[in-house]
Amino acid sequence: MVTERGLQVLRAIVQDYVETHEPVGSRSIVDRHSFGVSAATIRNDMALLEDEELITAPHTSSGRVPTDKGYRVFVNHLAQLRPLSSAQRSAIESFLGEPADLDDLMVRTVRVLTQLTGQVALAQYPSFARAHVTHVELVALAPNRLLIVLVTDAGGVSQRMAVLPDMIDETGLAALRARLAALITGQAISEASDRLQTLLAAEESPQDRVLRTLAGVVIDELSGFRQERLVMAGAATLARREQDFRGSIHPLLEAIEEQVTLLRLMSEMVTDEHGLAASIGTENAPFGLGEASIVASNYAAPSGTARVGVMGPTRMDYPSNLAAARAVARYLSRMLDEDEAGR
Amino acid sequence: MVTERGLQVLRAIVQDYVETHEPVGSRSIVDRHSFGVSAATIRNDMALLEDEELITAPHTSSGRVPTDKGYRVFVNHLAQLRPLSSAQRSAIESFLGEPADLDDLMVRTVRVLTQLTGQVALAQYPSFARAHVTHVELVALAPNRLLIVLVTDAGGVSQRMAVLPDMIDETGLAALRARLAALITGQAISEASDRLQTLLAAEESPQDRVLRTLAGVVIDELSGFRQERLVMAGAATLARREQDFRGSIHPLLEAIEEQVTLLRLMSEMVTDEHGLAASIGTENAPFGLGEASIVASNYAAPSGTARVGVMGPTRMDYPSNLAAARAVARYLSRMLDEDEAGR
DNA sequence: GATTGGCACTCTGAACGTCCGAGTGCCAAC
DNA sequence: GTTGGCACTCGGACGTTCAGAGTGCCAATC
Repeated sequence: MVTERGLQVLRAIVQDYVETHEPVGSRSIVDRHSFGVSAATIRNDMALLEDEELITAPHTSSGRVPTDKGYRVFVNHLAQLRPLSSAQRSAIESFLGEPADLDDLMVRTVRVLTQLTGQVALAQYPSFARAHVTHVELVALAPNRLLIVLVTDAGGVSQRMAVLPDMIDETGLAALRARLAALITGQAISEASDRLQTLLAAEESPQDRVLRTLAGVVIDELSGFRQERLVMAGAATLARREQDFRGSIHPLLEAIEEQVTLLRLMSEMVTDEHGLAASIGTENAPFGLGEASIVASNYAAPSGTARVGVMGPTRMDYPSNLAAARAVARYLSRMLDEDEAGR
Repeated sequence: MVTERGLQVLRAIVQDYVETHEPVGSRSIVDRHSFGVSAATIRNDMALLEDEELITAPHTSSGRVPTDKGYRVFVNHLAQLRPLSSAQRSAIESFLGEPADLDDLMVRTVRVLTQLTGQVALAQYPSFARAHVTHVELVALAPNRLLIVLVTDAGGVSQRMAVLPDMIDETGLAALRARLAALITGQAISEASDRLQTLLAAEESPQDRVLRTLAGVVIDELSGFRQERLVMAGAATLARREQDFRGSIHPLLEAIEEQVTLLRLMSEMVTDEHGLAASIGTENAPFGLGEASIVASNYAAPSGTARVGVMGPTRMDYPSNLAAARAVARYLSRMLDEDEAGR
């Protein structure tokens, strides 16, 4: 059975290993932390920790390194987030500044987070899944070309081009706009999409050709809203950490480029009661990221919660990264809330 | 003076070195290429090439490696682009398929290019600098919130939110729309921006407050069009090439994330008479990319030419990469032309 | 029973020497 | 101008040695 002091030893090992990047021995622990016991005693504790598979020795006689399980115990029971310095807080504040729009806000968010942590920063967009269509606008670019602009109450705007099968004049356009608006304005994304599907499935009448073409494009456009999106920054920081990833950062870069993997991973993380989550090392193996850890914090958007966090080596500074993610998430929530209130 | 055969030896060295990634010796040249002379003769030629600083020996007695200058001579005088295989051509064709819009087309372009070359692919957006504003649309989101949609004849669409100082009703909106449209529709981006600036500089009258607010936002939006943009793919391929970059791919990843550096670099490259360009190794040092090479090909967009290309290690397969960039550029030109014609 | 100092043992990594092969430069001969 | 021959150089692989760090275990101690 691991004792209370044993857990403190685990904490010391995690802290020192993250800091020095070298296996930590019993001697260096008594030197750096004031346990008030001898190295031999620490060795006994370490033997127990090893039995519990919380730490492991890379070689027969070298210091110990935390296992993924050890990091997990550390994060769940031992880590206490250190509040950010006031300099860091004001950095967040000034960085997030006065964003031009949602995209801008998200980009600034990941930039400040990568700056604070030195890791790759990730942020889910506020979910549009429960958003409602507030406006539909059709802009005639040519007699048979329309630009369809959709706006949602979650701050999302999307536009797409549609090539019509027939020419259309100004009055036809107005009629079309009115029909489309009547159909989907005020509807939830999913409901709007369903209604258009119904329209498409209905009996075809010749004069509906234009509307039907349009419906197809709008359905496609709506599906863009339903998709979760991710914004990232700091991929370049990975290059400095090559050796942390058993040689190759390829899976990480791949995931960053793919986006969809990371999106799923972030969605599936389980948060604690404070809205914080960590996914450690092999826990990410199903996603091909068995050597990486991700920590994230929920933030509140008007349309629901989403997450912001960082990805880095398993051997990362969890307390700092969690604290940074939480702080940025709070600012982000506040800004989205202000934005909502001002609408 | 380097002889004709000397140049052929340089070609052989570049080819073999790119293929094997190992310094090439006189012996292996006579083995792999049928020069019809002995290794000793090749050695003499190599000594001359070394005098000209076209090749260099990493160690006193190892094979030779091309210098950046050697690659330059190779690209300018010795490289003959191999046409793509029909499989590759059809890959481009099917990949580029039926793009939904300009963004989609650009993304597909870089994806196919990274697929063909295994390198990081880059593409400049068609320049909007000479584009004209074709449509302005104002969508009322709330009494004091407008969405401003701008469309250009180069396929670019942009939207932005404006918060007005006063409430505005439907008739006021129509008037505003008409005034704005009269001011900038049909104008070149730069001219439109100038006109709005003039408006802002003019004497303020109270009822113009809304228009002036709007003008500020539109100017900002127009400046987004004037900025060149870049789209990229294949950053993950860099991880496989770590050792090619003297240890760190950090500058490359940094540049990819920065975008602006690469944009300048691509803009400043000098193309040959076929619209092809290469920037090799130390030639990129001012941009912090002294160990990378970039090859690019012009493509024709309705609003002018822009470039598409790849970035990789100095030791890259120039003929293949140039051929791939050229092929993709041609398809891209064709698609943009068709799109234009159909408008 | 927990803790401690002592000690034998293990393993890594750096330093060093050796050796082989690849490749060169040079030269005399063709 | 080309060639074969030859001495020379250097890098990398390999094996050996050695010191240092750290462990596990044990008997002694609190």
